[in-house]
Amino acid sequence: MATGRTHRPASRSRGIPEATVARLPLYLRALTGLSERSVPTVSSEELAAAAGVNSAKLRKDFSYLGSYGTRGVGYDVEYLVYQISRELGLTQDWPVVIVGIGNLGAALANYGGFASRGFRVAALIDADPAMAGKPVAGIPVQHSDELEKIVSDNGVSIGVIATPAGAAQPVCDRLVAAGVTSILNFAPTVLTVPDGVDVRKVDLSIELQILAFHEQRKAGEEAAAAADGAHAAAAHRGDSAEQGPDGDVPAVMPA
Amino acid sequence: MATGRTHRPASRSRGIPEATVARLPLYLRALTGLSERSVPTVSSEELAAAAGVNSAKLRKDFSYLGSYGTRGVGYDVEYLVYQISRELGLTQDWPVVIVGIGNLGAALANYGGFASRGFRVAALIDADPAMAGKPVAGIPVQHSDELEKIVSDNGVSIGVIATPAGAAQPVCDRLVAAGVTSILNFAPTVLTVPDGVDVRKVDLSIELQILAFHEQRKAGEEAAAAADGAHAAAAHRGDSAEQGPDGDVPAVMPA
DNA sequence: CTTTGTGAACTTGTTCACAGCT
DNA sequence: AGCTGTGAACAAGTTCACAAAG
Repeated sequence: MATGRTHRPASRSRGIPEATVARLPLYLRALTGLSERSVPTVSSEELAAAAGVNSAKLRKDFSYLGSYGTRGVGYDVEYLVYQISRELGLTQDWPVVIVGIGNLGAALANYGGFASRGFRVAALIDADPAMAGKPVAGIPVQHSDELEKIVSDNGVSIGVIATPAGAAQPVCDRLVAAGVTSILNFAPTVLTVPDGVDVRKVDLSIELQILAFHEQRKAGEEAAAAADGAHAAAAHRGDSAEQGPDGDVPAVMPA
Repeated sequence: MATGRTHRPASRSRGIPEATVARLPLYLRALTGLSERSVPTVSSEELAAAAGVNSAKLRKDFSYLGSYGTRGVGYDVEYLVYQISRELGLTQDWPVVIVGIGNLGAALANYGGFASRGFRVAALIDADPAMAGKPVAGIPVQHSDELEKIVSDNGVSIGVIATPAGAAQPVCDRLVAAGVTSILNFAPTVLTVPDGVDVRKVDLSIELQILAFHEQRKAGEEAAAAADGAHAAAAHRGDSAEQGPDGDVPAVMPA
């Protein structure tokens, strides 16, 4: 069971805090933009603004990677891109399988940013025999019977689950048994995996519920500021306005 | 600019820590499952296992909501479902607009879990005139020209952005100007919003990069354990195996 | 005797502020 | 002079462990 264990944090990996790791992709994206515009160097202040964090945090984050900046000048864009890419393991190729080619699976398969940065869709897998052979995003869908073979033949270590909730755990078990050690789960279920396997989840309804909570609080605050003496205290302003919650970071894709 | 400000944490809302808020939807989902199976009461231990967290954390989380349990017995499932729903603001109806009806937007529109819990897709909006009128998930797509009217007519306060990266900021600006105060962003861009507007992001490529980092570390650890000679015993075991990173929580949808 | 609810210890993450390079 | 890199202060989040309640 994933939960019962004493469980070490999965955090600091080579001394790099998990919170920092979660921000590196953000910095990398901002840097890639600068690189494309041929900007040679950037200060912590500028880069932080582009990534939507504050500069002290960014400098602290970079300090875990080493001293890649030049005092009085800033950071060399190309060099930083390389260092962060290497740190994230993007200098190598990661074959990925997507299981569950419904609306979402197809959207993921079509997501361009996939191929661009180290990841390659090695196979699309679906349980529906009618889907087999049909190309999605130029890749023919394969039947789930082939799952184990596909994973081992391609040396896949990252699997994306985009199946309905009910199928997620069985699919997960098969992926793990076949050798996958990192899973990105889009199904609304808590997956149970053995130690040593990483699971990250992306959950639309949870995100919406968190927004609803804050939305409700905003409304309540307005009411409290106006109306009689219910509960809830003084309407302190200056609430949100930072990307996501501070701690962690999910992942994206355009339409 | 969202970043430059001194910026208060967006955290504790009515004294409920952000980390707790992010877990409430998880508890709610587990409880809904129990409710459907007509389980009357549940202990912190059982519920925690179902939600994939540890029981002390769960009890602490619930303590912020009040004392809804019975010592020696556990929690009343129905009562807890109600309390958490209310806390999250799910007892009211939240009209949502989805902007950008590509592969992903369509997947989101088709996501069932949407309607089930307080959320209702009020409109689908796309910039492509060819899409206008075409029904997706039974809802006719409307052209972006109508965005402002749709938002104000329906009292929409939550917007979902599923456009390509380039369109995200302009769409965001228009949504906010029209009255939206919570945004769920699927585009791979940092959005800049005024104070008082919440943004959460869901970013596939960031999630994959975080997985790649840990994946690489696993490989490196094996190599280190094997040193230069034979590959044998693993270094320290007991790494990952908890859902997502600890701090934060994204959202879901099946295919 | 079982299980909650919670102060207190501890861990992780963020921000400050300034010494140290260039 | 300007900007990085970082120790030290602070804040948030997690876990422990046990008293209080049923």
